[in-house]
Amino acid sequence: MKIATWNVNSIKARLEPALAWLKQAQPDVVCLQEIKTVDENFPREPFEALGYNCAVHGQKSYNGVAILSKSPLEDVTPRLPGGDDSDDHARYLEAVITGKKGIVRVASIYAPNGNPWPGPKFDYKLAWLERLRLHAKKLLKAEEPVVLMGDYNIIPEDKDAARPKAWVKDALFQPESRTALRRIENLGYTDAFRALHPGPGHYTFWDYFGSWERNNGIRIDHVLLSPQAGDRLQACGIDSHVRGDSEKPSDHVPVWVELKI
DNA sequence: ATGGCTAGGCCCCCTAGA
Repeated sequence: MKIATWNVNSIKARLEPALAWLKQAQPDVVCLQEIKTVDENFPREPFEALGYNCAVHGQKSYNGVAILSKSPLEDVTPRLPGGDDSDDHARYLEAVITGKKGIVRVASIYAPNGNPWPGPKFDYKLAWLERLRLHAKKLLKAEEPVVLMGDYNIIPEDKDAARPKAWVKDALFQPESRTALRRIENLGYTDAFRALHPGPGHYTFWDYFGSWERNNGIRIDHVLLSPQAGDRLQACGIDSHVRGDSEKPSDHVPVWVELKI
C-alpha cells in the first residue's frame, strides 16, 4: 500500500497540480494539510472521479486536513484528544483503512508553525505536540500498524536544513520543538524517511522567495511509523519534482511510504 | 529585525504561513 502526505497550501489553488500528481504517483492513501476551506467547499468530485473516498476536517481560511483513500475510510476521527474549547484549529484527522493484508490506522497531521519564537504561538505549538505525543502513546496499545504523517513544522536535525544557521531563531528549529518530535519517536515510532535515507540534502519545503532555485530547503514533513508499521516498511521517498511540475506549486512537496499492507 | 512570495477574506490592506 502506498501512503502519501502533502501540505498543498490551499486545495482549491492546488486542484490541478494535485490531480496531475495523483494520476502519476498513484497513491492508495493521501493525507492532505492546509486545505484552507470548510468541509462543504472541499472539491470532492474530481477526487472521487479518480476513485478516492474523501474524509475532510476543514475550517475557514486556515489549516484544515483531509484523507483520500481508494479503499473505504472507517473509524474517521477528527481532532486531537485533550483540546479545550479555545482550540478550534483543524489540524488532525484519523481513519482506518483496510488493505489486502490487514488494516492500517492513518493520521493527517498539521502541527502548529509556532512563530514568532518566543511567544504564545510557540507555547501553543509545544502544548499541541505534547497532546500528539499522549495520543500517539495511546495508539501503540492496540499494536496496530499506525502511520502519523504530515507537516510537523519541525526540522529534526542540522542535516535537515540546507542552511541550518538561518533557522536558529525560528520555531521550527528550537531545541524544544526537536525534543518534542524525538519524544514521540522515543515511544517507539520510526521516522520512515530517515530509516531508509540517512544522508543530508533531502527537503520537503522551500519558501517562495527563490529557495527552490538555490535548493535552500528544509525537511519538515514527516512519516512516523508504529513498530507494526515499521516492520512492513518497503520504501519511502520525496516527490520533489512536484515543485517544478506546475506554474503555481505548493511550498511543500509530497512524501510517501510503501508498506506491506 | 525584516523582507522577499502566496493564499484567503471580504473588498484594496489585513492575517498567516515557515
